[in-house]
Amino acid sequence: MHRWSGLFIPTLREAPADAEVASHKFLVRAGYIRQLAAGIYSYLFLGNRSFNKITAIVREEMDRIGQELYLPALHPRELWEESGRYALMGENLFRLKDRKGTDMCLGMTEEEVMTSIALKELRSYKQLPQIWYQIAPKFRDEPRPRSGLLRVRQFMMKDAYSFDIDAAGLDVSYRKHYDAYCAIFDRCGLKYMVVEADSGAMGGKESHEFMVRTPAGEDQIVSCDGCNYAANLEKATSKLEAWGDLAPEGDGKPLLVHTPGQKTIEDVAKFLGVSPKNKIKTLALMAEEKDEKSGKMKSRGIVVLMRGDHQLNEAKLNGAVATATRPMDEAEIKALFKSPAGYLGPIGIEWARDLKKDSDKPVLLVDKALEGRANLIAGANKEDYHLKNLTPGKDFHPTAYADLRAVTAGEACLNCGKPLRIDTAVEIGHIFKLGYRYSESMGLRVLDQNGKEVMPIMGCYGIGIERILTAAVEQGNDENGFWLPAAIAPFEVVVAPVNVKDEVVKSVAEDIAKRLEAAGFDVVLDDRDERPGVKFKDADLVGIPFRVTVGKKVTEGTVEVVIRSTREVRDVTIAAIVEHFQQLLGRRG
RNA sequence: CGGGGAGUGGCUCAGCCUGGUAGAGCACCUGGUUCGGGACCAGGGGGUCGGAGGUUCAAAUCCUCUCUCCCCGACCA
Repeated sequence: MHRWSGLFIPTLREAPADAEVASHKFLVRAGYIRQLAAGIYSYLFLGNRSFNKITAIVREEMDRIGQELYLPALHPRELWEESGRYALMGENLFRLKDRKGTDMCLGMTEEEVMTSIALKELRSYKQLPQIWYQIAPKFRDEPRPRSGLLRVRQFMMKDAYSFDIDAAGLDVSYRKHYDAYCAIFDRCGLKYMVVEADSGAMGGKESHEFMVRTPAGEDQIVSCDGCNYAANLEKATSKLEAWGDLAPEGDGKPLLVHTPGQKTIEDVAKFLGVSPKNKIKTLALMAEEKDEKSGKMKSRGIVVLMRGDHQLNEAKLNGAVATATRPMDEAEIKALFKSPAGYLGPIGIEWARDLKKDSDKPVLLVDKALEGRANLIAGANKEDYHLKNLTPGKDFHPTAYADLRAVTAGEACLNCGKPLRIDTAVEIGHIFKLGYRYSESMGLRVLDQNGKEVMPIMGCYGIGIERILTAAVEQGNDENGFWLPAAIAPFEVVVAPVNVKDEVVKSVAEDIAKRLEAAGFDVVLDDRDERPGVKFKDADLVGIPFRVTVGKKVTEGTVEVVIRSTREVRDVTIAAIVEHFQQLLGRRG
């Protein structure tokens, strides 16, 4: 039996000064974790115990659909060169040299290793499908680790990879993971939601994220209370309300208007007596991209037009141009537009006709909300002047139209028209149809029924183990501490004798703890010679969902059972304590 | 990488501006009194003040450099 007096549970009265979010404060105070360096944490007794319960659940559910492997974290550089990611990953990849000077790195994900095994071993369609997973540490040199366990540089991940003969097979593997993840998070007692996720630059591939709503999260999710629509903000769309175009003025050709000192959208709209919805917002950006032929880095202007009241969604933009962008500096703006910021517009510049072709010319991306609009107002590329009567496609020719608009809360759902909400959330799992990316780059092939070489299609699937714990703490805490769902708590029940010097109290507590343990409950007996207040405070702090208080009422044959989450207290007879918990936890001994 | 903040016993912090050789609360150890929501009394242990260099008779305090950590941003399979 676990006796608190002999355990290492270093609880703190005060949270460390550098902790901001609830889960960070409480996990440190409760003695679950200690920090070693930025984004690197040690798990102490309680933390590890909870951790083990989570991994056991993950393992059990994953074993239903796949096979567990264990792969090295230390990788040779060559492996990552093969997939092309050694350069791509940049500084997020931990790099080191061995004693011979050979370049190595620490795995931040294991597509390469898994694929290398597959390509060496898989020969025939008869060996497919395969689902391989592991629960193993991952290393990422994050630019900014933060929020305790929420974003760290070393963490435990359940990562799984599927190999199928065709897209229909991948659909099945994907679905299996979707269902397994739901089972895992259900069992962990999390209130989560599944959202459509950004499928990245390639597009067309399915991806879902499993999210837990919490203000501590780093992701924004858009969801609809009216239907089941839910998506990451990076991916979300909404229905636009119709907005009337202005009537053409004069002969309908672009018309120069004097707008002295009017630089912002709001100022110009007010000055001209129109709505920002009839205005074009011009965003000047630069993309640093690699020239296909010379291999040198070169920058290219990316100009984005949005409706005046809309905001750019950077993830969508990055997807559209398949590269990262940054705002143009003053000199770059001057060079392209020949005008100071505040009066920028699309007229008078030769735009690339195609994203791939004309790579020497700047790109003009126009948000879909402007497609089909007419007689808009934009900057004239001349200080103190704007242009009226601008119609996309007629007065200027976009390189491409794209959905670039950030959804804002309250906009109508595309499916059902009800207003959308936006919440912050933490991502606890992500499933992704990889397609042929690694099969292709690393040369994975098997023979099909006709003896012909085909590329297997892959999927990858990840769960952040510590994020399950973090999300659970964020989901259930108050000023005194937190409570975990019984399935992932370090102990299910703490038995707290109010005074261990009272022999009757002490022996009843011992007896109850023993009987609960014998019935299969995970119990810790707080046998410390401490005042009751200390024991109650600690019990409330450390995440154990149930407490049995053994005190004065033993003389009447009862003890108290306290439910941490609701603070509900109930007198239970000593004799019936095991049955009581069997009912509470829905379990038969 | 840009901006901001912080490093002083295990934890939370004061002292720094105005240099004079380190303090409080909690935690810990011993003894006693207590015992249903972080007790009280008495005694005690523990700190090269993140590091290096400089100024000075004298540096936690002033100056320079550096390391680390936190927050915002950029970034983020």
